[in-house]
Amino acid sequence: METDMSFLSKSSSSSSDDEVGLRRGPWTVEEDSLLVNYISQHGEGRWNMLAHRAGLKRTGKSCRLRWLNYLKPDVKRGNLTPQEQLLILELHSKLGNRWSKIAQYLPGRTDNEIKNYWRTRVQKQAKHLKIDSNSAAFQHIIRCLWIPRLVQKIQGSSAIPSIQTSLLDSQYGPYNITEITQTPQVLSLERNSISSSRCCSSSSPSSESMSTNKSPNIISECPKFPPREMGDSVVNVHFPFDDNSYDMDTFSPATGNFLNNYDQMVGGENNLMNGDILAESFWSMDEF
DNA sequence: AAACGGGACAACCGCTGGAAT
DNA sequence: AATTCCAGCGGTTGTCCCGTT
Repeated sequence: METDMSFLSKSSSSSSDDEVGLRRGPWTVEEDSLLVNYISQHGEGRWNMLAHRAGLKRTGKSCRLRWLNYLKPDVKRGNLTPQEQLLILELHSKLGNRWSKIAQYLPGRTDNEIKNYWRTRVQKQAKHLKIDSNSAAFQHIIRCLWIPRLVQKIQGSSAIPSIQTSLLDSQYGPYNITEITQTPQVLSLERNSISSSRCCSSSSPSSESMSTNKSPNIISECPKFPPREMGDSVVNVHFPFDDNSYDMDTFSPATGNFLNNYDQMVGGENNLMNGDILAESFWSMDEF
């Protein structure tokens, strides 16, 4: 019979952790082994008690995190594939920063990993471009530059999972990912037509709308993509903006920056930028 | 070779909702 | 009904690694 119930106390602060001799910081191989062995025998859950009984001088919280994000057998390691990146961008446009929700659609990937990807890769691009990553402008860039680029990369790969195949069959544009809130891991793709009138409209998702699943599909909003020849299987390297709408006055070749307020540039149909230059600036920073 | 800086990722913290008592 | 505790979430910080100077 367990008499020492002190381990059941609520997660303590860092200072009190130290007081009771709880370890913090990186996990050692021995600790990992203790945790894995205990869970293999007794299962997971009741983390505070588990930590105590496994002989770990860690909080239950720490044990849970270590298990879920690192030690659990089905955790996938390694870089996110372009397919996974595409899915994250799409899902984030619909779900916002609900990382655990997004992670449900990427088997083997953790919310922490997705969150880190967003912060280190996606937000980095926003920072480089001096745009708020939650702004409609940046959403537009994701829609019209990043995602097409990912699709291009996927098209160039030999192994294409089913979802990607569907995207490719569609030449990217005519499909929406729908019903994502109901059926994690089973995404349905449905055909819908691209309406050019929706492009660059005020319906671009704002930071507020990003938190709902009612925001417009980011793919179908993108102007001039897929490639101008819809039937052509060759991906057009040009990025999405209408040649007739380029506004060189807004771009400074010397600095690589756009001179005016970016929101204004992409916010209205009369305020489009030079997409090729932006694309070059954008992708030169990319790790693809 | 050493110092420095930035990127990537692991881990922690604070908070919240819900279940259990 | 009130309290306590747990699990989970999202934001933030810490640490390691690697490239550059």
